[in-house]
Amino acid sequence: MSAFSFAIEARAPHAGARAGALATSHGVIRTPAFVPVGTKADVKGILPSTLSGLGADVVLANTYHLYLQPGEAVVRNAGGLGTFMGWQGPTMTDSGGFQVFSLGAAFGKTLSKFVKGETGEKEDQLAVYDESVASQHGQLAVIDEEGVSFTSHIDGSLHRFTPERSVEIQHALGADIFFAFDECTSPVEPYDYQREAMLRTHRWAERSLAAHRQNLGARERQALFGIVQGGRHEDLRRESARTIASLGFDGIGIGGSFSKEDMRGALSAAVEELPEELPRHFLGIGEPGDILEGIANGMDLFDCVAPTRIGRHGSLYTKRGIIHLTGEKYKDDFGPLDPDTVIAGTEGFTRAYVAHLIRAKEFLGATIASMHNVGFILKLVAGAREAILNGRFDEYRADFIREYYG
RNA sequence: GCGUCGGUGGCGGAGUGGUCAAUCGCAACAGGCUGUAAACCUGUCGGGCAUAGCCCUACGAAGGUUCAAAUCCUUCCCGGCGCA
Repeated sequence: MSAFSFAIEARAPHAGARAGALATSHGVIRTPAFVPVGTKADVKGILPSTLSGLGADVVLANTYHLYLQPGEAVVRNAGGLGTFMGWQGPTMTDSGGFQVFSLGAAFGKTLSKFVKGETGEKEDQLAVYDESVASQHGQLAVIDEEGVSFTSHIDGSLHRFTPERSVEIQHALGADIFFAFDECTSPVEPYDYQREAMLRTHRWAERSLAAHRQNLGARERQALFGIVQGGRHEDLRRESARTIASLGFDGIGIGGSFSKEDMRGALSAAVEELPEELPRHFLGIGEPGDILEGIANGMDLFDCVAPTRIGRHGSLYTKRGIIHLTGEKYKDDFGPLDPDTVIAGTEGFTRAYVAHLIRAKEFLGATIASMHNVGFILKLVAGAREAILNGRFDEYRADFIREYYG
């Protein structure tokens, strides 16, 4: 009998927001929850013990990266992802589906999870080609019905993922929750391709589920989430959500690459088709406003690289918006990182000090900034959970947005 | 003192008669980053303006040669090295 279960504890009165608890054999995840991303079995710059202190319940690693390095057998032999990385709580792994996108369609382009502006106007921007990077390799991933062939970004060697192989690797990694192998499409692909890719993702979802059900041991220990795709099209999102929800997954991931404007519609369309009782994970989200938007739409889990990445690069979340620490004005700013938010372990550090460390390329600068940002997002989400339980999520969200973006 | 090599934009360092306001790197400044090929990437970087262009001041200093000089010549100043 699996230790996995999800219980909803409270719902916001006039919104889809909900608070709950997701139980795994390694502990309970309080939802809504932010899941720090530890792609290569580490959240860059932050020790597991620190992460716990910041309030994280769960971390997420990546199948693609761990398969290439050090290889899933090493992680399995270590006793599974959590033991390997010294993290005692629940763990998740992503399937590698996003890499199909980032190493394939988006390879060598100035494009990532999000694009700006109207989708129809993005051709130029998406066509921007980063020669310095792209000249080193060709496109790294090619998709066919069976799976994806790709070359390693590390040594150029050729590899292949199928849904079955992704499941097999994720069984070896042994996370409490893992995702089905999907195809994350580029938002510039036309409707017909979005549909084609979505249907392929559905077929892959069934194959992933079948592969998972064959491994009784893994089935006991691990939960499998299916991923909804469909691009920015609401009809496809609905169809995808209905299909994925009908297959018998333990939870649902909402995937995709959006423009800001498209995210809301695609999300709400999908959510309307989802059953209440399954936990919902909004993959790769996000920025504070996007997370609150997701929570309002009934999302339970979020993961995002932004807090660590932007922190490492010198930016901090504050209650009053994002600040770029390497700016001239912070050289002599001996105030706290965010006067309105106390983050455990960073209390004594000033903006001037961390700005200096970032400029001087000291590791500690990246660590402190990452801690601050991860702590900030965890606090934001914990606050949202608290607000839902107290029946005042709408105010909480409105107050935050006003201060942050105002 | 003699000889020799050299003095270029905040720093390092290309350029050695016109295509040079001057390659490049660093620093600086600004921006970006949303299931991490990311301690990364992009832009600006002498001054001014009506900024895909024009004007001014510039390659140690002062003279000179030339239609034209960061680039050639002379003197001076400064630095490295060698010899006394």
